[in-house]
Amino acid sequence: MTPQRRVILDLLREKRWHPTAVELFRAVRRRLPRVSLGTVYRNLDLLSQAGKIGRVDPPEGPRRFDGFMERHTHARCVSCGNVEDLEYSGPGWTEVLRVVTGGSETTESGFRLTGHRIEFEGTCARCSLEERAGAG
Amino acid sequence: MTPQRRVILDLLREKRWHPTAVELFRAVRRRLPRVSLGTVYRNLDLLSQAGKIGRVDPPEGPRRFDGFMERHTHARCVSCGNVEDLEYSGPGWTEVLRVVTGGSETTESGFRLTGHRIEFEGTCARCSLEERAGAG
DNA sequence: GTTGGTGCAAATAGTTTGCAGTAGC
DNA sequence: GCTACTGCAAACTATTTGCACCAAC
Repeated sequence: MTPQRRVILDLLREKRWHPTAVELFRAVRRRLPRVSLGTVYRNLDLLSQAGKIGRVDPPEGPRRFDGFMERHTHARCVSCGNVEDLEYSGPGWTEVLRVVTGGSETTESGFRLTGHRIEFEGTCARCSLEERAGAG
Repeated sequence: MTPQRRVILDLLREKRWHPTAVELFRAVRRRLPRVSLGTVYRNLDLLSQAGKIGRVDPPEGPRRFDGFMERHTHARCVSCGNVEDLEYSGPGWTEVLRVVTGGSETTESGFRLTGHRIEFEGTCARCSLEERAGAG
């Protein structure tokens, strides 16, 4: 646990915020003026791999596009990144949450909820096969 | 509707796939060899603004980090990009879907579901205020 | 002849990586 | 003297943008 890593972790835990790497970099630099952005990225990576911090919404890779507009859901393969459609189009999560929050669309903090984004993760058929082939 | 835009739309609708801009660019180039990547991006943007195509998982901006590891959910402000925590930690969507798929963890196509990612969208208190101030 | 669209290339944003130097055991 | 880590800068990936040209009305 180097001083740099310590400061990063402390800052992330001091309050509930969700800084970007660059925002965090600026905050760290106030305490350790010679820190570099690369170090911040490296430590964020190490810390999240160690399960000490979380990342908001980590779908990686480029954006993907979809020619079909009927309501459906996506499943992204964590191995190859490809996206498949899922048939499910039941009640949306926003509706579920609205029930949970007593029918309100606004949270205590004044955040007005208008939608949600959901994506499933897993391993596609092809990658499942390859995994099995590779393992044994 | 230029030839380029036509080909992009056709390709996206020919089958259920979810190409990246670059994958699509390669496919378009097979039909229109002189097309440029910039044109593909511009048309993808126009088509999705027109509601003719969809985008998979479009949270924009840089990745954000989180120092708190208790189970919770995030709400992202579509105006300023900031992320807030939501108290909700009810049944996960994976569990819901598992019920929907009859308890199975694998879809018909052989996709093995292992998790999900969910994020709420809306407007935070500060941006709601500013909107109202700007409008009135 | 103006409008919107294009190809090309350069710019931008976010992130990762190569490298030489360093702090702590 | 290893080892893990650092600062710095360059590289890389995905996307956007400036610009001169072009096609259609």
